[in-house]
Amino acid sequence: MDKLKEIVKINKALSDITRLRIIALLFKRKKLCVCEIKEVIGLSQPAISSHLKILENLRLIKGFREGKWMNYKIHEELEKEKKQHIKFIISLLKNSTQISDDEEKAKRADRFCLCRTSGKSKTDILQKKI
Amino acid sequence: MDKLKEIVKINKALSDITRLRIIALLFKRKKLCVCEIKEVIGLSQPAISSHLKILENLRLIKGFREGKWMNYKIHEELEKEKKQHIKFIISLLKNSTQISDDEEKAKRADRFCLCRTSGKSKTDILQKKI
DNA sequence: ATTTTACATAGATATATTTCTATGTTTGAA
DNA sequence: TTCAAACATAGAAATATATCTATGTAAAAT
Repeated sequence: MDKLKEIVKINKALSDITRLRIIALLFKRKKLCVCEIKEVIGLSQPAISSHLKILENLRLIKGFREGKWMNYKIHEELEKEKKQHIKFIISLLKNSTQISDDEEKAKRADRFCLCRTSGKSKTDILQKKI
Repeated sequence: MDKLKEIVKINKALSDITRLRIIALLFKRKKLCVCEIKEVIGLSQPAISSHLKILENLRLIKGFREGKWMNYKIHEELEKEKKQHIKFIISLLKNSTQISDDEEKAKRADRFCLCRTSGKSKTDILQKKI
């Protein structure tokens, strides 16, 4: 495939607000499970899984299982150019309040807290601003 | 608007193959009119105009009239981050044969040659590989 | 062994995007 | 002043994208 089409694919992946939020989260937090990401972003679980798959197919992130949890992280063998690209985009997002808010939420999004309960009460807490 | 949404908009603009080809062309050639771009890209004139408008609305490029020709160029007062962004993407496109081919075509795409004739014969020449 | 949890997949729907043809507008030429 | 060239805009059609609900699957808890 021509380089041009490759770049278009990467740019497409990085031109969705949800996927950028996920990338930024994983860049900060090293590892998050689907339910944690779902709670921070506030979309349905299938929507999150769908975005994760798109990013994984492009080898930007990588999933790995830990018991019943599927974790995702920035791909550890990220190609040089892709790493540069992600770092560049992340650097542009420094002043985004949305991204900052997400990071705050992620600090309070713990899988043991989120998943072993009935689920609803804790969820609501995360969606509130502090 | 949050920084995140701004970046998403820029990434969206840069995630279409035609727009990337146009950006790359203007980066090399400094100034091209719509008919020249149309001949290099090989899409309809309205399609080219549409893409140019998208790029212009984001202040990535700027149009200016010269007689009957509308020229477009990379915006001369490009914001710092946008300039960095474009330069970065262009640097990734170094090895694209499509982009190289476009540049070759652009060298042979001259508005006086293209526009003052019946149009068809010269057009065909441009679409051929050398 | 059965149930529950965490996640993936399928299918449907709404929206966005990209292209085309047809037509309007502006400029220069005849 | 009339015509043609260069471009913009409008509208339609095809395709792509993002989301949801419903359901399947794999692992752990009971």
